[in-house]
Amino acid sequence: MTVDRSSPGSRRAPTIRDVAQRAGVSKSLVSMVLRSEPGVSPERRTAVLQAVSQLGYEPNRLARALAGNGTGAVGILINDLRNPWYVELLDGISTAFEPAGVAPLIVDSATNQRVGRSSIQILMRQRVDAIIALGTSGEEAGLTTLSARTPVVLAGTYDPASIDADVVVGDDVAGARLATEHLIALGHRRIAYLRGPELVGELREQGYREAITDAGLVDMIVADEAGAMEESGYASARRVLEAIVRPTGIVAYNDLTAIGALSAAQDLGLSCPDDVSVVGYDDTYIAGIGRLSLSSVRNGTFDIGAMAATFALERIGGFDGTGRLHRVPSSVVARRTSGPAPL
Amino acid sequence: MTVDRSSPGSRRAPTIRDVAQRAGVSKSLVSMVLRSEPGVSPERRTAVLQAVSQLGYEPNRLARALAGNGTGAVGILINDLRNPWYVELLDGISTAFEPAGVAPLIVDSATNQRVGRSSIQILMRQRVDAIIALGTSGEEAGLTTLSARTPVVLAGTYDPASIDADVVVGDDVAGARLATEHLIALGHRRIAYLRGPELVGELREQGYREAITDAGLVDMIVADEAGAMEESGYASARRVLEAIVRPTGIVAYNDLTAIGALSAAQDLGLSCPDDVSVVGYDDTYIAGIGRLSLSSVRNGTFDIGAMAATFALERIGGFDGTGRLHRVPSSVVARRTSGPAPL
DNA sequence: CTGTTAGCGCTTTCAA
DNA sequence: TTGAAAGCGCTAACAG
Repeated sequence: MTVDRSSPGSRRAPTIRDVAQRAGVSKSLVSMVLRSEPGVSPERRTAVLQAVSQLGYEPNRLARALAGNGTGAVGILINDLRNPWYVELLDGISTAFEPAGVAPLIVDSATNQRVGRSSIQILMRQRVDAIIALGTSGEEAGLTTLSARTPVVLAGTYDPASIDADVVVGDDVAGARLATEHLIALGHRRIAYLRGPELVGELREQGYREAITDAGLVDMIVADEAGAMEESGYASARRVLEAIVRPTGIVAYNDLTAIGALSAAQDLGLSCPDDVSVVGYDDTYIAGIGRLSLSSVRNGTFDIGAMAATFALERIGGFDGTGRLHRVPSSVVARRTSGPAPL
Repeated sequence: MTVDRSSPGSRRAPTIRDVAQRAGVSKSLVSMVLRSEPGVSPERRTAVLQAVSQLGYEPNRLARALAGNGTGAVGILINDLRNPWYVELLDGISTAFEPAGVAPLIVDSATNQRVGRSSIQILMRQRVDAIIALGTSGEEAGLTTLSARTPVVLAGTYDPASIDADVVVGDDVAGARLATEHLIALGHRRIAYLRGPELVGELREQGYREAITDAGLVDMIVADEAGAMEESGYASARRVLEAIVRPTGIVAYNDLTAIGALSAAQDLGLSCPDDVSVVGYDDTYIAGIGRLSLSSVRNGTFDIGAMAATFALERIGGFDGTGRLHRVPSSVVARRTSGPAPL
């Protein structure tokens, strides 16, 4: 007595064989229909399709992948879910993946490292077809060796060790420059930069320096190491604001460090924006929180995600050119943490 | 001429066959060693292990899964990555999964629904061994039918339609009660509750009502529908704060609605906590942001995640009992948004 | 204790 | 056009 797999209610998931049997054709014919290959008679095609829907058949991606066709999943390597920047980036990615039927599999690097695991390994074990690394994960080394086997796309960060990968970033130099110019236009002359990690941090610093120099404020430059999180931003802002010559404006590496700077100002009895103006970076949803209302640099985050996904898709599709670089423009969003310089 | 798969540098990933060949044993012997089955001589075992490490062999989970042993991945269904509550929950989950070698695959329901896809289907296509649904995803219907085939664990939400699933939650009644009592202890007598969605919202309301009643404040009860996000919290808080009899204390459904309430108070020219105290729920990292410093209810979020993961693991391991319910205790974290009632 | 054999569900030659 | 057969990498049942 064999198990009945032909009725929808049966326990076992229907296989391609069940479909074939029900449609009165062979396995491979079904396969061809499913992959919409040409050369199948219309009658048989509809017969198959009908059987598929009657059975509620779902092709088993595992088997498909094993037979050599990829898993239809792309790994998304995030370094810390806490950074709200990712939310919108993921939105962009998902949107671009949707028509292709590719599923994003998110893995959080910070959490995994805490439990002593390699996110990249997790993703490879799942046999993802490509990996999109978001921001700086601290697992770059793994990516370098990986990129030979699996397409890698870097989003919002640069290739730290000449990985052969596509790169999608915001225009960090221009964005930081805009933020700084925004403050300069408001009359600020002492402006500090809270520097973030990696090349992105440096590029933003460069934009900041350019704006400062162009405005003839050269010797007012203060750049302090501020990391990428709230706590480090707080510490850095405190140092800067307690200096002999206190800046009236702060350009922060990202929104989180900016939030930290806000707290630091508050703790020092400085009001914002009356005593000190703060501009963040990335324009995450946190910046928009009414109570915070943080001025920030809009980064085209959604577009970065979408473009990264597109690159990944192309690589999966077989594109084999050299690593590409795509840069998305930035703009400033003025909210309530930036105002005219105090007299 | 066949491809050389025995040297580490070769393009193709080594298979169990390569290992067997190199160790001079049979495929199945290797398989046994890898799954640490008993009954293998020590010499052969070490030989196999050596070959494995020399080749850098990684078992192909796809093949393993196809052969009937699960994918070693469990799907994490999140309804909106924007809610910081998930961050810590995921931390708890990952921690519990680590020793078992199980990988969490995160899927964001909000994003998928936006692009018209079912998160559950994505997860099932990946053939996850179990699904942990976090909070209220709006995809409950799918879970109901699913739970017959794949273990489902609900975390931070209750079974809306008698799904046969394990459930892990915070003690919502007690938590809301604590929050309300915290305000009462501070002298507040007019306290409003910003109600959230679903059963969780109701349970928190219940805790709130109990505390109010116990304190003999019965007719001061104001419960307003406030959703789960900042915007809806803002709208709700405005309604409540513009009423003839303005409350001096607000218990919010979660931190996000509380943040919205903070903004509403601010926009109405009310200072917090001098004019109105606000208590959030979940004690997410957002509550801890210095500028916000939101009093909140700590929910044992990490523990909820860990327990949910444990349940999932047990189900995967074959546990087949009826749906279990685990409740994690709550406590209040007083920060700067709650203070003595105004005179 | 060890090796052989037969699938898991799918794709992919290759004949018919 | 269609169908049969081989095989992806692994596990499991069985015989040596």
